Amino acid sequence: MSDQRQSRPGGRTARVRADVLRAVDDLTTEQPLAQLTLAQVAERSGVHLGTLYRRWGSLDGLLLDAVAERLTVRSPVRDTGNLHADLEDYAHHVAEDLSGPDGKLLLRTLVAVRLGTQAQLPPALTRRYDEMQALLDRARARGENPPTLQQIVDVVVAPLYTALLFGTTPTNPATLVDRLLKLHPDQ
Amino acid sequence: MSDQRQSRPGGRTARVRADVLRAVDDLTTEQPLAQLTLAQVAERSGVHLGTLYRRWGSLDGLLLDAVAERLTVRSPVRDTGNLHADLEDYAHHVAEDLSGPDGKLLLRTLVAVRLGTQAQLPPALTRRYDEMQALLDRARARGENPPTLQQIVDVVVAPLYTALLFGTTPTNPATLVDRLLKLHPDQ
DNA sequence: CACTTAACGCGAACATCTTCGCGTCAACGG
DNA sequence: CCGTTGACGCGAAGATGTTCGCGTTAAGTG
Repeated sequence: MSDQRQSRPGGRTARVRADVLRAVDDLTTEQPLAQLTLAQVAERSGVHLGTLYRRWGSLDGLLLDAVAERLTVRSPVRDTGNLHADLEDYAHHVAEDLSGPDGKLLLRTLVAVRLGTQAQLPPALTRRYDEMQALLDRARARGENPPTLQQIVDVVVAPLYTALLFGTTPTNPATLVDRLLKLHPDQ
Repeated sequence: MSDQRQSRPGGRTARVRADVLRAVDDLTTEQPLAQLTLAQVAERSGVHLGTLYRRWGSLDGLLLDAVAERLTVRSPVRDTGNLHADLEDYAHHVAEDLSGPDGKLLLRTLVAVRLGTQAQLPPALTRRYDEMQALLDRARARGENPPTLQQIVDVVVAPLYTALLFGTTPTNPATLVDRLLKLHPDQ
């Protein structure tokens, strides 16, 4: 008794999704995120409003898909063998992602998930942390003594998020990485 | 031509506000914050729905008032003259506030403000930072060399917020303060 | 103690959001 | 190439959310 249902992700379905996500991208750059509605997305994309509810359930659900799609396309974590350089590269990317329109989009969807409006985070959004963990594992395999993932999140990532949350100027990513290495000398 | 309008904050108006805020407190402890509605607040408090819209404009507006009221009542920043102890005390309070139901409430309202749904943050919510700044100023006046407010936010406060945002276990407040002092030796 | 009018209760009207059933089209498998 | 049926378009119905005008109450003032 296999309860596997058939699905048809190709052809028209894929085209509809692409149209919708493009419409979300356009609309979020044209106006404040707060006044975006599903009706707008329907009109702009040419996809029927009922379809949006059927596939994504809610505006937050759609935005979650959209932001996951965007961040997946972005640059993955690099591993040059130089931990300091890789961390700076990573911090720089996070700061960049959070500063643009994607920052508020990510903030909104993260809160929606935490508040229970939306289901679990899609794997695409936690992939960066997996990659970072792999980076640390490889450094350890080389005989280095890297910081833990939580230390990186605390010292480097967290200040970038709170700057976004409070609307203040974020501390320079390079400064944040320096702090981490000062707290955790890798010798 | 004075455009000062008369207002009547006393008596019935104050009683209505108290009833409404109490209803919000009750409801937020009984159910997920995501499914709270103004209609529920109206029914529970006995205040007419139209009045809620008139006074607070939206659910987020009401929640902003509620959370500001709550955090104002809470313990202010202490100044015992021992910077390390005062910082730990402060970090402990922040961690406590964020861990309870108030945490999600604060998160939601902060994001609402940042996304433009709500107006500026009420002074009550930024008061702690003013008090902390005053604490640092006094320490400096005593001849000490305290960290800056931004350093405190980055190293101590930010990790507590991201733990809430990501749903992870927050780092011990004492550990966070130790990090700050390690980065910024006060001698 | 009067008088003015801000603030509220009330309910209907209005707007927006969400769901649903049905017919059609085309993706996928054989 | 044919058959099955998942996904979509469509529009109406239903549910929620928001505003408005009017009458009533009581806070603040002289």
